[in-house]
Amino acid sequence: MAQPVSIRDVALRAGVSNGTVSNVLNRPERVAAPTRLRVEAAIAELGFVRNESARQLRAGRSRAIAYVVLDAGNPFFTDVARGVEHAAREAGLAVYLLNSDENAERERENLELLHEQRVQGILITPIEQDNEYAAQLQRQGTPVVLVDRGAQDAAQCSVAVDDVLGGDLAATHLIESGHERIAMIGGPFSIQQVRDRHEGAARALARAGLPPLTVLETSALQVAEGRRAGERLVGLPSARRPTAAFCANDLLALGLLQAMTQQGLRVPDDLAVVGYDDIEFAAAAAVPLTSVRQPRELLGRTAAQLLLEEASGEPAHEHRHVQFQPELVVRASTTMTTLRW
Amino acid sequence: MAQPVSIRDVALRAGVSNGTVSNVLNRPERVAAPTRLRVEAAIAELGFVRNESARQLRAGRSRAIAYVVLDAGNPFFTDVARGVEHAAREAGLAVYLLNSDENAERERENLELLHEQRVQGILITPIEQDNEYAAQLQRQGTPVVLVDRGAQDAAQCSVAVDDVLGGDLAATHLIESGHERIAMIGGPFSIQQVRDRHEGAARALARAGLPPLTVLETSALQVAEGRRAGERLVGLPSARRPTAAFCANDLLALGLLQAMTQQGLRVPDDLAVVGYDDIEFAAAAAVPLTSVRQPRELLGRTAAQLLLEEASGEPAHEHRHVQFQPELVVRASTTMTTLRW
DNA sequence: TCCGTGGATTGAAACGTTTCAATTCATCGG
DNA sequence: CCGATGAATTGAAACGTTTCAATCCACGGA
Repeated sequence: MAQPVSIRDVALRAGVSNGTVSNVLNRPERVAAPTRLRVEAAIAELGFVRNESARQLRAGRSRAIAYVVLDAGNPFFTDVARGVEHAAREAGLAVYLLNSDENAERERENLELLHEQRVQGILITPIEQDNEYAAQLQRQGTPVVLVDRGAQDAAQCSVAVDDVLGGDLAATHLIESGHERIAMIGGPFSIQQVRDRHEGAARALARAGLPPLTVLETSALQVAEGRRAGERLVGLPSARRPTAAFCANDLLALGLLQAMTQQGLRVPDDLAVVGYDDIEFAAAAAVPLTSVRQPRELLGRTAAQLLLEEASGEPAHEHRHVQFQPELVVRASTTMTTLRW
Repeated sequence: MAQPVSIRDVALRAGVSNGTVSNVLNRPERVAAPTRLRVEAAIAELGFVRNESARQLRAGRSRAIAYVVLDAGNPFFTDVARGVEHAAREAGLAVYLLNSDENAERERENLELLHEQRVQGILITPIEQDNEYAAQLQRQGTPVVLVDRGAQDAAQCSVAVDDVLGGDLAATHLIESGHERIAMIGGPFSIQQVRDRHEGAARALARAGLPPLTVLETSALQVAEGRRAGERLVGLPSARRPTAAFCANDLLALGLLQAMTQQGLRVPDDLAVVGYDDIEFAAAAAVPLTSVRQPRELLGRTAAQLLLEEASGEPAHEHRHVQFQPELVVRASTTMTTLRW
């Protein structure tokens, strides 16, 4: 195996000093052309590759930001990540993608890892309302931006979509379609998005003078949990069974859809379904899914920009809270077409 | 903001030397209990967090491996990644997840980044058949394991699923269902999986004495491309139009499904569809999708184990090529049920 | 009392880079 | 011909950790 090649080796080979090689690498314009060529040749011949750890150590911080995601299996987050990467690439920074898997302990481990890595900043969609460790990182000088989550205190930037409004939109749509017994499927309620979306839906029902939501709490926001909730729903006596369900995300809605089909119930005739996120697969679902769309890439891009702005160290940085508006996308899962009658 | 805290600061505070603090961190059993407690207290009081760059620099390599993925938007890869993370966590290593986005240039950039980071090893699903840069990394001592891709030469380990067999299974199923004009949708053909799956399907057709596949080449393995292919397919004169389509992955198949629905064609009556990967959304699709299932997590876990084995530096390491068998999962997209007549 | 033993601790070197003050050297104006 | 100028280059320090040979010290055995 080739031995590790350092700047020193390159310098010797090119007959110059350490510093000159470094200058070729970082400020080539300061180096006379013939010297530069000689150094570049030596680099190529030896196959020299910078040691990033050494750079970081010297610089005091890494050339990367990180995005800590709630559930990498949810296409919503991969779309947000695309936006993040886009913004980071423009700034010449790498992005570490870490997955908390809806697990507080893993989230904590991820943050510790990033702290040790001295990343320039962290984007995170936290599990709990407030993440104490993240707040601590922020205080110690590592900027943290909350993604898809409104910050309560003003101590950190945040980029979010108005989830209360989203829940309201979804429920209002169902109410206007004539539904009166409406279920909310989602959980755990420790996740703020779940609470907000529930709050919005509950608000809409109250406004319409309807009975409160039937809440089916799930233990995760995933397809399998949606299926399970569907089975519970089917088990209810039909007189009390809701005629419509609002799911806290599309994964749950897709699982619910599967359960309905399996149990021989029809969507939307027996049960109307609204999802949340409008992931790519929602439109391709068994019954194309009505869903609440969020500007995913924009969310990621904006969050990264906010982070970079804060990380660039402007002393007068003001924490900002950007909020986008969600948008209802109506599809077959809530509209009984004459075709289906 | 808190000033950075180094081992030195902790040592001063605890009234011991640098080395002792390091020992508390790395071999606590060598340190007398009272001393250890004092050091631990100092660490807590100062909020000391190890600087990973310095550790890496000293150690000569990082405590991480990386998984360079073809398309992070494809749930197939997130599932594989789960397996990778699982194995890596057991070994106490972090996993960097990088996305090539089906783009050779980004793939290259990702590998360069990892080279500079001196990661312990790299898992990659490369775009082109052979990745010269990856081979070079391997020669320079950074182990590289190919994921979901059989290595041609014996210079690297690989973990793959028999894609030729998978293609064969899919096509055979269609043939046995009575189809004779069969299309293959997939691309670009620079991706080996696409070629292998095509080869398997072609083999099955030849064996049955049927006319060759109608190939609709796509520029990416994504939903939008599937839709586009569907539109092309519908445009064919119906006498020549295939009655079944085998898609190189589920994303394409889901897009195809959408296009069919939009154009008013029925699946499987007008067109039977087989996908590949059996991602979670395949079962929840408009028409539940027949697909070729791969053991995703197992793939990731095995690949990571192979990598760790090689990275642990056993001199007698033999490159291995593990191959798993795919499995056909039949669903509604290829079976005309009497219900649908 | 002295020596040997071994556990605990120390102190300095080394990892590879960047940075910056110091140095060299050629050139140009006077 | 001298001194000033400034571009090019040098050399050493510093970043924070780990490691390891060296040192210290207490204790038990002779």
